This record gives sequence, C-alpha cells and structure tokens, in this order.
Amino acid sequence: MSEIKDRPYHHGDLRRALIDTALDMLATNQNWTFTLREVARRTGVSHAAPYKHFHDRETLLRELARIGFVQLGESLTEAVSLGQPSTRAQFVAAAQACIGFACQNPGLYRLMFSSDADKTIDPQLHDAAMSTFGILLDLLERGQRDGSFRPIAVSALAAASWAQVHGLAMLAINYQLLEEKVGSTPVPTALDVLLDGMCRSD
Amino acid sequence: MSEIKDRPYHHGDLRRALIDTALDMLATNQNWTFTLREVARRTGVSHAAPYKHFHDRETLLRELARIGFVQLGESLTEAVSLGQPSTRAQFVAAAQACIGFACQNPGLYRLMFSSDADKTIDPQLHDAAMSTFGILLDLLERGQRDGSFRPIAVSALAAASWAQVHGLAMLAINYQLLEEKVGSTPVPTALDVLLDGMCRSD
DNA sequence: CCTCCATGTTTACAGGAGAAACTTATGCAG
DNA sequence: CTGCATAAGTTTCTCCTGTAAACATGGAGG
Repeated sequence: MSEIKDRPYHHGDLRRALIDTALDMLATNQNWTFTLREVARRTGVSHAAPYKHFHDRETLLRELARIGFVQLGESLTEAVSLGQPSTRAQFVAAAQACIGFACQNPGLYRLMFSSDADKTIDPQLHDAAMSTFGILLDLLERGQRDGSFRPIAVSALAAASWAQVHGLAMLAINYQLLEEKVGSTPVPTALDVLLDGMCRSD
Repeated sequence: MSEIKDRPYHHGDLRRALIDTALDMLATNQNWTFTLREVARRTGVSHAAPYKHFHDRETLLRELARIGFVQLGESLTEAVSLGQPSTRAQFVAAAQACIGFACQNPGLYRLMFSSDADKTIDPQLHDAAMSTFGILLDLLERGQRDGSFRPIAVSALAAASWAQVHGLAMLAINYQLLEEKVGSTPVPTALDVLLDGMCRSD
C-alpha cells in the first residue's frame, strides 16, 4: 500500500533495497562474487545508481559485514539472556548461537571474517565487530567474578574461547565436522573440553 | 648458465614460474586480488599463456592453496619430530608451528582457508588438506595411547584442538591478539587452557 | 511557483576473463 | 636429414565489469 510499484524516479530507500538484494545473493550463492551491476539489475535500477549510496563495491561488502556483526550480536545477547542456570551453560548457549548463526548464514559469516571486510578501513565495521566481541568479554568477566572461570587473565580466556568458537564455526560451515570424522556431537564435546580447561578445577 | 635469459619461445617451466610469481604477489599484497593478466605480465609472457597451464584463474588459486597445505604439513612434521619431551609439548610445538606459518604467510594462509580454495572442487587440494590434518590426528592418537590425553573420542579432541589452533592463527594474522587486549603471551596461554581440558586430570 | 539538490540515468572508457585462431619450435617417424 | 604432429606461446576478439562524468528528474523549502 505504502509502496508505489511502478518505479517512481526516486526509489525511496534504494540503499536498503541494494543491501537486501546483496544479502539475498550472498545467501543464495554462498559467496560474494556477485557484481555490483548485477545487484543493481536485480534491484531494478541503473548500474550506476549504487554509487550514490556506496563509494564502491567493497564499501557495500563492508556494510553487509557490519550488518552481520549486528545480527550476530543480537543472537549472542539473546542466547546469554536465555536464563541458563550457570555461567558455563550460558557460555555454551552463546557458543552454539554463534555457530548456529554461521551455519544459517555461511556466506555472510565467511564475508564477516574475510579480508574483504577489512576492519581497519571502516570504523563502523570495526565498532560493530568489537561490540559483538564485547558480549563474550562480558560473559567471561562475569564468569570469573562468580567463580565459574579460573582467575587467569580474562584476555587469555577470551583469546582461547573466541578462537575455539570461531574455529568451530568455520569448520562447521566448511562441512569439516562430519559425523564420521568427529562424532555426532562435536560442538558440545569440543566446548566441554575447552571449558574443563577454563573452569576452576576444585 | 643453464638458463637462456632472452626469452626463448618456449619458457621451459612456465607453470612453475607463474606459480612463483603468484606466490610472490600473494606474499607482497597479502591478498589474491591480482589478475591473471598481471601474473602473466610479471612473468613476461602473453596474457593468454597461463591458460595453457591452468584452466582458469581459480584453478591457479587452488594450486597455490595446495602448495600451502604441503608446506604447512612440512612445518608441522618438523615441529612434531623436534624431540619434545612430552606429547603435550609436541602439541604446543605443532600449534606454534601452525600459527607461525600463518603469521609468516598470512595471505597464503587466508587463501588456504577461504572459499576460493574450495576443497570440493579439487581432489588434490582436498587430499593435501587432509594429509596435513592427519598429522594432528596422529599426534592426538599417540597422545591418547601414551596416556597424555583423555580417553574421549579422538575426533572430539581433534575438533577442539583444530578449531583452537586455526582460530588462534586467524586472530593472530588479523592483528587481534594485540598485547593490550590479550596479554603478552596469548598463544601459549590459550593453548594451556585448552590442554588443561584435554589432558588427564589425575 | 520556482529553484536546488539528492538521487536517479546515460554515456564513456580502461581493463579483465576467457575463447579462437594463429605461430613457433621441438621431438620423433621414416 | 626431412617433415609433420603437437605442446606451448601469441594475437585478436567479444563480452563484461568497475567507475567517472555529464545529464535528468522531481520533491522540499523559500
């Protein structure tokens, strides 16, 4: 109703439309080899129109990655505040949320951690990534305060668990966690191994 | 002496020369956005010559990745057979070798684990990756037999440690293991946390 | 009502991927 | 030794992309 279907000269929200198209193609092809011209075509505008909204192709890719980090952050926040009894259980929930996000958006997840999403170029992307990383840090700090996690440098815990979760996610979306190779529940099992090292042993 | 410098019509080993040029550019730029034509130019041949040796640009990229896995495998083998006293110490040595390889060849390492090195397309690439992964598996199995590692499914140990090492490597080459964030020795610290979970607690 | 400017479009160009047709030199059959 | 088949290079061509520049449009504010 509020949308005029037959192409008024001005689109209304072309920026958002281009992003949606690109996200679609990313999800469909599981890669970001699409051309900017094709995004424009699929969105129904001329091939130069995107340049009014994105400086170049890579700027669009970084915006997709930024959106990915925001969405991942929401998933993590939701998982953490799901009311798991222990901090350890919250950690597992968050880890599984992250890996689940990766499996449901493999193309996007790969883009987020690829060199095409260079955080040193785009402060907004950098901030989004840091903000998402911060959710993990908060959880770890809380776990240390309540005595769940060992009182070693929180940064060491962060490095270990971030590496672990991200590593599992990458293995998962590359189909390298096949049952015949790593058993039927590789993710919780691997997380348990790590957590046994992270948690107080007393 | 044995090389004729002034361009005989036939190069002699253009395939190898193209690979070397591409590896150089990969190392220099830390990315593989180079064009096939530029590789040809730098190698001193016409832009169509590479097609006599590689079906297309991506085939060349996969060959670079394959070579990377072979080299990584050599580093790992060397690290393992360095004669560390314990299996645990051997594991640390291998992990550090992997992370060291990544830091010294960040572009190549990223390519090896990117979607441009699709292992489902190229059996040789797949085999090279599996062979390298096998070094880790052997180490873990040996560690279980000698009682160093817990007697849980070796596949779970493999998933956990592979994820951890690969995750740390990715963090390292993305400059996300800065001292101010994760302390001065994030890698051994993170590995220790994992190993405490992997090793027998008695 | 008129004019400005953000947001479109058209046109233009340099370069890349890759196919096809052509060239060269080398090894081998006679 | 001759000569041809063939592998390995080159030239030429077509289609496509990214991106810049010039032009068009139409909605918001004076």
